[in-house]
Amino acid sequence: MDDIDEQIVSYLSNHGRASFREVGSHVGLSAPATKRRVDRLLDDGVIEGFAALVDPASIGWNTDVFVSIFARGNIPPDRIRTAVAKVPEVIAAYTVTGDADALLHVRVRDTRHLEQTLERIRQEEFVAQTRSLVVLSRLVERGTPV
Amino acid sequence: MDDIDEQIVSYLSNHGRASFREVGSHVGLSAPATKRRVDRLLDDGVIEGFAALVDPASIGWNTDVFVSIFARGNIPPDRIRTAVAKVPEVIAAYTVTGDADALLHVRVRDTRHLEQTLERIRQEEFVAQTRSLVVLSRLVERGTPV
DNA sequence: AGTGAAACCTAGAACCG
DNA sequence: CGGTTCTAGGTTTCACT
Repeated sequence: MDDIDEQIVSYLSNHGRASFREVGSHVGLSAPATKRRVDRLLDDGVIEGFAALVDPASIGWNTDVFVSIFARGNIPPDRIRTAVAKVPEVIAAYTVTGDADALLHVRVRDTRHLEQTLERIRQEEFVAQTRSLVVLSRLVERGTPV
Repeated sequence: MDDIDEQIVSYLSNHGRASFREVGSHVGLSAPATKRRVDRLLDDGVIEGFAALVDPASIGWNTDVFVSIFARGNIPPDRIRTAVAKVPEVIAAYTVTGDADALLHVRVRDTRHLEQTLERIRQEEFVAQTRSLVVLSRLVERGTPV
């Protein structure tokens, strides 16, 4: 993981479909050399994959909610992970400091869909209480600054 | 935005570097037809771009924090947007219901870097108070379910 | 809207400094 | 590590349906 790797990662974070030649020209390497580095970065897990960035609203997913989870007793993080991984509407989940045990980022189509999703989350035995913060507007969303 | 478009978007969310031929074979279209649809989806803003998904920890960004912003008086969301857009460590920002006015997702290298970033955020005149929730572990992180 | 063909460019492997 | 070369395959435009 040297300086060139960082430049490659940075460039590919913003131009995920750029050709190796294009990436290489930005970091001063030939296309094959760039590809070898990208393959290694993928192998090492630095680059986890490639994705199209989709505007959720334009495909009908209009409601974002942050749900704080208050758990019964001491719950191992992996237990929470496996539980929320089964709910596709949970697009991110974290264990956090503070009064709550976990914070879920939930993305749903509408409030009816939110109700169903919250119901499903609350059915997990370890969930004692939930508190929802509805997102009014998404101001910024981007990747790690690198 | 028909059924095939949804399939294309769904496939590209998980295989951002797949060839048009490969995408087309999954949705029953030729490569040129697939490319035209993807170009249109980009034009229409449904697909905002393509990105490499980077594991932040492997490049030294080890600390995630959620920062609640309590604003002085009534602040228009755009004012908050322009303010936080200038801080690269803010990887996401939302206006939310509840007691806080905005919720920021901050990603930094370490706690020292966090201190600097919080200082910078607090310097905005409209920020009356902040409350930080430090992420202990990232359990799940993925895109819109589509 | 769609397909198929042609020109051009890229990917991926082999080989060499 | 890096570059160069080569072949297979992808991208993109065009004519046509």
